[in-house]
Amino acid sequence: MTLTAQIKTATEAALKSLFPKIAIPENLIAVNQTKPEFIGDYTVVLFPLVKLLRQKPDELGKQLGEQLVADNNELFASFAIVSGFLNLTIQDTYWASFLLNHFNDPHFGEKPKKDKRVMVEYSSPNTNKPLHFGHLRNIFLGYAVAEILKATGNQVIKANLINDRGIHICKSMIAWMDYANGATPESTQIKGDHLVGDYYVKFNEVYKEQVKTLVSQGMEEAQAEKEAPIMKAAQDLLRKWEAGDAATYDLWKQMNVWVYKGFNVTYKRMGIDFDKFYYESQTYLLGKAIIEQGLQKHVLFQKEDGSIWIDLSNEGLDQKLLLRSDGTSVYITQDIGTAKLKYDEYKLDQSIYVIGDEQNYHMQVLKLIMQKLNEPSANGIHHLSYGMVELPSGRMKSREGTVVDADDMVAEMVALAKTQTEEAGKTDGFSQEELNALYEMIGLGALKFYLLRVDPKKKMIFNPKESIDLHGFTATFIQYAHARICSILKKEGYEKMPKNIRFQTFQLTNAFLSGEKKLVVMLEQYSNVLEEATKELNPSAICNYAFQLAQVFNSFYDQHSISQAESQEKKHLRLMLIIMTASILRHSMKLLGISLPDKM
RNA sequence: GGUCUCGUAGCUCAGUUGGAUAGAGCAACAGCCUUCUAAGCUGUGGGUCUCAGGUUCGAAUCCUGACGGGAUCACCA
Repeated sequence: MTLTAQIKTATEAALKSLFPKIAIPENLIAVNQTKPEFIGDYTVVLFPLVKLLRQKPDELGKQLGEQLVADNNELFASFAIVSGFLNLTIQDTYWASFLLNHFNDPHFGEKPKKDKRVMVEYSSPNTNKPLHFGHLRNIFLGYAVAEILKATGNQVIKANLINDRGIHICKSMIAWMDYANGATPESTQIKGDHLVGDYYVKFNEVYKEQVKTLVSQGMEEAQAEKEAPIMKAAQDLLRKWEAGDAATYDLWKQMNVWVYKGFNVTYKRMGIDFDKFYYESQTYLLGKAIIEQGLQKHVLFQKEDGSIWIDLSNEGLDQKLLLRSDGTSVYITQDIGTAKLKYDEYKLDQSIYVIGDEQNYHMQVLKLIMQKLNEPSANGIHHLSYGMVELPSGRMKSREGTVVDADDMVAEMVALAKTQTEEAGKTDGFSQEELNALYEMIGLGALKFYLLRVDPKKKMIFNPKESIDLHGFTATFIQYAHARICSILKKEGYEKMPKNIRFQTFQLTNAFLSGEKKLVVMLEQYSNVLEEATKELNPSAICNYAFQLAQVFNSFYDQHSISQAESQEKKHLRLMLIIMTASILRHSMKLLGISLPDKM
């Protein structure tokens, strides 16, 4: 049980014995950390209880404080009342035994395994263009959320739904057929996803030009957008594809393989993995079948032109197209199929979709459709909606070419790590291979942290002209704190000591100093933070915590020497503190996919 | 226009179910390497929490309205 939980329980018990006749709702008991300007570690807020118990705050505080200390003298050392707040000081011996019990536990903060099965779908790229900076937020967020859920005991399946079919890929295909002269990744030495993306951009250039020409010939713009020959060719290609045309299918397959190879290089470099791949091309037919059934059950309806719709006007939404009049499927068609497939394969309790907030409406519709169709998968659908990454000039759009490419960004960050390491003169004692690994660790860490440290719900603005910092609230700061700890431990010969024997004789005789206390209080908080991050599906809580912990450690490091500690007792206490600090830093960063070096 | 969402220091962001004098980082300025890694530490300056009402012992936080951003409402994905 965490300390806050213990204090809450103790407070409930104390109130019960003080006021046996009054039932006190649990939510009235608020336990917070005591503000640094007051004496104490944890605070019980008295105001919420005042009315119910008909007591003056300070009198209630005195009674409650006395009762708490008397009943729990192993936990509380003393109490003080400051204008309606009951500040409790925790016994140093409590902290000492906390450290002895946990300092060497690499799984501290984790929760026991549960039966709950959760799928986290993230990345889910289109196969017509390479990944860009905005996709990275999705990928890192999904990965981190999956890892966090695992750490808190869930059975997690990481899924990637490849949007491998649809008009978008046909656009790249048409442009490739018309303009590529058979160019391949091999012949051009261009990474496959980039090559295919180039032709997506090409399509849009040609399309724009054709629309312009038609408009200049007197056609309405809306009409011209439909009539542009290259657009009609793309639509034609989509119909041929859905009809199973062999040549179309072969080209489609070929181009997708190029893209997958490219994506895999990117995923691998970033340390991103998946347990399960779904392909839209394999789920859209299932979606169509479900829609067909829905039509027979009259949950859906068909218009005269043959298109199939659902009416959600009773839910405050409007009518939504599920299948085009020419019988081809739209985006949501395959979503319906995939949702069912996921559920049937894994009997999921929850299915989390990491998708941008631009699709809030779409996801709301999907859930409603599944509910109306009486699909058991419906209730588990959860849209983890995150804000877009924008440039100072506005949104990133692949089709306009206004994107920061993911591969370029990674390369830039790694190069930045190299430059700054060299400038700081910190390359001594590393082999070239070790240095390269270090630069990857620092560059990628900074990038991941940068995208994860902000509340996922909020959109963020990224200015490519200002490089991502390696100082302050960054992964580098945390990596550095970790390297410092490793350096001390190495100096103290910790690695060679049998781990569990070393502190067995530890006895606390001196009070904790302020820096030591701050650090141990931070350490104890970790499980609360993990729980919070799980509840909110929010990795930024972990970023904030890890940074704060590193900050408190750095401050501690400045104040207190380990190798020159005042006594053997202090040395052991501080060793336990920093061993646990390093362990939690490693654990928390691992959840975000960030590794920490032993030296840097 | 309907729906949703955001508005906190010059910039980027924290701020738990409403709790004490609203906090970090960056940028600026001033200190600290003979002592476990200065990618660090210590300090200074910087705020009408968009505005106006309301609820409350107590509001950045909850409610209403206004103003200002953004998303969405496609036979695009």
